Amino acid sequence: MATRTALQRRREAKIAYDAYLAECPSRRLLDSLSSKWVTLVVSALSEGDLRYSGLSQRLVGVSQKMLTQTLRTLERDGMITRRVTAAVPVRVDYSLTPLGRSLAVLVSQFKVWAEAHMDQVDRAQRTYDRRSRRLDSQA
Amino acid sequence: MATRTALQRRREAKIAYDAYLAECPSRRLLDSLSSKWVTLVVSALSEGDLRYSGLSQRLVGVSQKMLTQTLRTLERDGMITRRVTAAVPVRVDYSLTPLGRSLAVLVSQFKVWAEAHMDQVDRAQRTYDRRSRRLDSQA
DNA sequence: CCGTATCCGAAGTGATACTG
DNA sequence: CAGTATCACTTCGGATACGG
Repeated sequence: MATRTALQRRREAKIAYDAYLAECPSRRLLDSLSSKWVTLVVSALSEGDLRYSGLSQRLVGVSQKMLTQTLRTLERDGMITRRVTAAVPVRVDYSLTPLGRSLAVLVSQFKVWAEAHMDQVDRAQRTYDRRSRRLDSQA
Repeated sequence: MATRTALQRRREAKIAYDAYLAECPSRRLLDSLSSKWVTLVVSALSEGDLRYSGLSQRLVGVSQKMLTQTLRTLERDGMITRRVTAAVPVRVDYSLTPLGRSLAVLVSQFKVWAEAHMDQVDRAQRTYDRRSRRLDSQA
């Protein structure tokens, strides 16, 4: 049964890969950070603490669900702290931990790089798309 | 029709948000980079040019589909160049452009940061999970 | 060797309704 | 105010088969 063994081999490769992933620090962290809103939350908080409502105003377009999910993950990873003030109505403040602030440095570096190179990327994309269309019309 | 107008308002908000995204350089770039394999390809190529087969060996666990997709996106963004050598069988070499190399610097910075702080994140997660379990058992 | 095309299950995302 | 729970929808990613 060649089919079975081929499948089997891939399964094993995948398991080995997952184990490798679990042990690779940068990949695990990268996976957390690659989530759409993480960097936005971090850079929003790097300018000062914010309440839940403040964050949802600042991050235009975020849904309640994703904001909460992002905040929980960041809290679990030790990037932010969540402080509840018992009152009516309740008040919750979020702020960066030292770890979160050191991440914020990276994020802001990335922003600087992105803004500096965006035009190059734009040009590259236009060139690429023009060539693709030309090749298409030949076919 | 209150339902209709509420929905309408959200639609408009989403459109406005999308427009905002399209104009925000760092977000657009971040979205490309957050893809699972981009950073791995970049850091693999930063150590030297590679052929398609070389990349697929180095990036354990990547499927043909995702590797090709990632390479096309990176090529379109001007991060890598694709050089085809007509022969039998065909040979394709990938290498970083100057733009890609400047990105590779960021990626490697990130790797350094991740490896340096991974243990902190681990501890934070364990603490968080312990507390969550305690609160669960109270309920 | 280096892909493209297609199908399908899994995961991500958002809208909505409800709670302390 | 600051969430939780649920469901529908979309997108992603892998497996497979085929082409230059």
